[in-house]
Amino acid sequence: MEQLYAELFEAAGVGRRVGETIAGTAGQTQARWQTLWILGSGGTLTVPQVSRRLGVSRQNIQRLADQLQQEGLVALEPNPDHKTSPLLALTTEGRQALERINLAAEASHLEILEQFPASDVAALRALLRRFTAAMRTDPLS
Amino acid sequence: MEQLYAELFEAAGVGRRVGETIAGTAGQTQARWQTLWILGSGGTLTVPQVSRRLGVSRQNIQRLADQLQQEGLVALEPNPDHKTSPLLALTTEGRQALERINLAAEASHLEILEQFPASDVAALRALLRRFTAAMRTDPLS
DNA sequence: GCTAAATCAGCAACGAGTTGTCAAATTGAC
DNA sequence: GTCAATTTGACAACTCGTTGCTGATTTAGC
Repeated sequence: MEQLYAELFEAAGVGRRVGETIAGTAGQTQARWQTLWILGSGGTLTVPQVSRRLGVSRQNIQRLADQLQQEGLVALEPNPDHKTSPLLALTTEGRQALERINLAAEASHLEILEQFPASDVAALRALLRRFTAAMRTDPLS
Repeated sequence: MEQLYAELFEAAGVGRRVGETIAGTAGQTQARWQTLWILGSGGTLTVPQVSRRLGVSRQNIQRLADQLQQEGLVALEPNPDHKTSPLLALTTEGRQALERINLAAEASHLEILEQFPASDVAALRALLRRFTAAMRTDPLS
């Protein structure tokens, strides 16, 4: 069981590094990529909305959004529903950066799928979901 | 594929929290537990040796070791092989703390195994190892 | 032995994420 | 409408982990 945890953390670590490298092809980081991704697929959202979708703290996304805005990848739009909580929207530049990252990600996925076929992906996903559910019912957690 | 990554990170996150909670039963953290565990099973080691076994940076372990020493869970022993790199050894108090954590961990493992049987653990481990290997051969990483 | 390369401790800086607090804005119950 | 509860932005402090650098120590080639 300990080995399962060790291998889980190792896989997550390697995966994080792969993501960091992919994002790096467009001069971005894993965390910025995730934010761009959410905005690209979910339209315009406020900072708290993004943080809830990503399951991280509001302040963390606030900081990332400030950086992305300074770099010109994200623009603030007035929010008709909230006077002081603007909507985040991808700029043209931001959309292009996301596009570049997505291309690199696609290449990486195809590479990995050559050695780890789609059927294994499905099996691994199913086991991960069940393991996560089992951990969640542990009263200790 | 994106979903596989999402589920992998989610599982690792939940696992980390479970470990944090287990370590918390003895007033420790996940990271401190890992260090205690290495020292408990590997005898006396230097800081760089621990960091290599855990796959983290030396400075990180240095800081943890300093804290554990201040709390009296770890003691520094002179290293016959190296004048300025002392060996870390568990104190009686440290061994007791590790024992308490291990008991809580064992209880958690049994709980989880009720819903996620040993055969699934083996299957998940095998898939994780193969997926990690596939990610590692990705030239992007 | 002696010298070059690797390893080590200590320090600083940084990254990414967390929690906590406070005042302003929004929402909802009545 | 009013007022309490929630949400939000801004700011600060903190954790845990990283990299980078420097000087001392050890190791290995010769």
